[in-house]
Amino acid sequence: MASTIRDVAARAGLSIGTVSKYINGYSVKETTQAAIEAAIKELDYHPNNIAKGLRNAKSFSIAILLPMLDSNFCTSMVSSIESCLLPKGYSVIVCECHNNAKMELQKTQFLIDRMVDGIVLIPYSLDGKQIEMIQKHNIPLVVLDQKIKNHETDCIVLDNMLAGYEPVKHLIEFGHTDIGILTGNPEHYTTKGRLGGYKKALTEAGIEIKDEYIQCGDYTIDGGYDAMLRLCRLQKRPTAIFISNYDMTIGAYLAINYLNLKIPDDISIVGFDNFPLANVVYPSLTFAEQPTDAMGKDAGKLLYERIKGNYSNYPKTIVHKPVIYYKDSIRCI
Amino acid sequence: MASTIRDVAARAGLSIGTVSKYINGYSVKETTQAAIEAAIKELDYHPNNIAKGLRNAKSFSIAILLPMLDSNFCTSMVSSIESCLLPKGYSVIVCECHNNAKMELQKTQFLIDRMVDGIVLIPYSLDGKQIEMIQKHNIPLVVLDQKIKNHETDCIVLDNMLAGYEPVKHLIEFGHTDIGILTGNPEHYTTKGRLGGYKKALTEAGIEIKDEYIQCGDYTIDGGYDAMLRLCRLQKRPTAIFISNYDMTIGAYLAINYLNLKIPDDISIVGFDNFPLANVVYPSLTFAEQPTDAMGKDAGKLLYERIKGNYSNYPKTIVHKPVIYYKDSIRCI
DNA sequence: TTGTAAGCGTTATCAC
DNA sequence: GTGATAACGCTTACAA
Repeated sequence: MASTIRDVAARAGLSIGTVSKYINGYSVKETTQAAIEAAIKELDYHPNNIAKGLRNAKSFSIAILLPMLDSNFCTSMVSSIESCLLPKGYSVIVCECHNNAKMELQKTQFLIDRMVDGIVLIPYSLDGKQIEMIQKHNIPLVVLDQKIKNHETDCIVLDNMLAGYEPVKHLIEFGHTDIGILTGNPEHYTTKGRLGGYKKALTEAGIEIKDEYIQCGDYTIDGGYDAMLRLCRLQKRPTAIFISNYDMTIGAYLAINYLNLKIPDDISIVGFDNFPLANVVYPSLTFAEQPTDAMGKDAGKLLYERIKGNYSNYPKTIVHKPVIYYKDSIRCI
Repeated sequence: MASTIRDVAARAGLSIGTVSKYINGYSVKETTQAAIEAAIKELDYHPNNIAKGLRNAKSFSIAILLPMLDSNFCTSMVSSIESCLLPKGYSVIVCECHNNAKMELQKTQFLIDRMVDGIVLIPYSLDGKQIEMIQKHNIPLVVLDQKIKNHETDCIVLDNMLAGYEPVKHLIEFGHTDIGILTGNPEHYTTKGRLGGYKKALTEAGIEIKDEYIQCGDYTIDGGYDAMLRLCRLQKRPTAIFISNYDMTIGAYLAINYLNLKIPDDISIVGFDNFPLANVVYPSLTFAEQPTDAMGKDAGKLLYERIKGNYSNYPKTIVHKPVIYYKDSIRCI
């Protein structure tokens, strides 16, 4: 059995209260400090976090609730949030809803029951029910990646408009006018932004927007594959395609290989996110990068502030700029 | 403030003890059951897990301690373990040691202090100190991916010998005799197995084992890149290369692209693990797959058994067979 | 500066 | 079947 504060007090010849105070940073006489330190060392005492939690109505854990761990974006977030909050003494609970709105609500309840001190949410459902549940219980919340309509929260997002605008403008500068796009669910915040950027770039250049060039791939590998096939089988195939997330980029490559098309001779490609793919494929892929690490760290920091009760400038939205990497997957026309 | 069991008892006109018993599955009169149910519903009562934990010396959380979340192997494990244990009421804490042995020990202590009910360890350090700490505190432990010398634990591993043997044998059948291998740290359990399989296949075929054909890439992208360059710049370049983990496979592709070599004409490749890469590259990649999902699920199940106190057949080692997928990255000589 | 004691929300032991 | 009560390990008024 591990030793308790009671054992330490006994060993040091002091009361529990004194030991507790010392541990929590209140000042004590030098001699008592020495006695406590010695006792702690001898007994290898470590405070019991559960008891602490019960007393303080805190669990010293925070959760990341996300759609699926199979996306690099999500794992990257987990990693940077963990780096940020574990050093502050918080354990980080990972909770996947497996792209299932009902499960997202169940897991939200699970986390509430576990009394997590804060939640970082990468939303799956767009109706905001999960947010309402969390807010009803006054649990600090930071929403990542998306904004949910009619729900006021702190959030960390990408400048999606720019992430769509820059790459497409780049394609136009290279002489392309038949430019397709693979998008996510049109209801998604990120889709709206990225697609908006695409349209803005075309419009600015006086290029007509064609509906058949806009294909929804649902942000998944399979969806990207199908959407890419649809685009490539059009009567008039686009000469260039902007793929607006990472998983669809993978799917698109599968389709391209299946159709035996050559990049960039047959088709020019701009992808999304700087995960292993970009430099592994040949020729290397031009892509728009989200600063995932910075986004995750910001989420962790902001959540920590809220947990500490600092609600200045609530609700706060932090917008990160994408970075475009210019590689060899675009043909100059 | 959330309602407590005390509130439920008061509302139902019963004692706390009775309510507690009902909640914990003991039988009560039908009328009292109804009263309790009604009170629970009206008050939206959810048991306080922290108090429960304090009382039972349990935290209802388990941890996965792993080197780095940037590997698909690790995230895949997190995902399947979470799927397995969250439904049983356990939260899953993710803890990365960032490929740092000292941090691995610190985080082990962190988890012990958080009183996790069990740990799944994907070891980084090979000295087993982390295992000793965990075992000293009698925390149920399942080790994944590796076996650590002189440390008896439950563990889930791949049949690494077979994972090395089969692909190399396949290369030999295709007429290759100059076959290189990219390995991990030679001290690693997995390296020994996979390299052993490579050597066995060569030996059986009467092919000489050349030291310069065995290059350590440390299981990292950068290491794989460097090791691949070394192999390709040998006086006599191998005609085929077996790359014994996923990250090195990525690194190797970077090197191949850098050297502008064509697969399979210039060089034949067998990779490792069925993550997005295999079918995205062109031509598609022949690879050895670890059944990561099954391995993670087994780890979760076994840990759960141990937590429940079922120590029959301890220590147990579960060995999973690799599956080889034959694609287009091998030239027939 | 230090000690005392109540209480956080449960469960388990004992009476009734 | 049900109720009262001590205990889990800690923090925090309040008292000394």
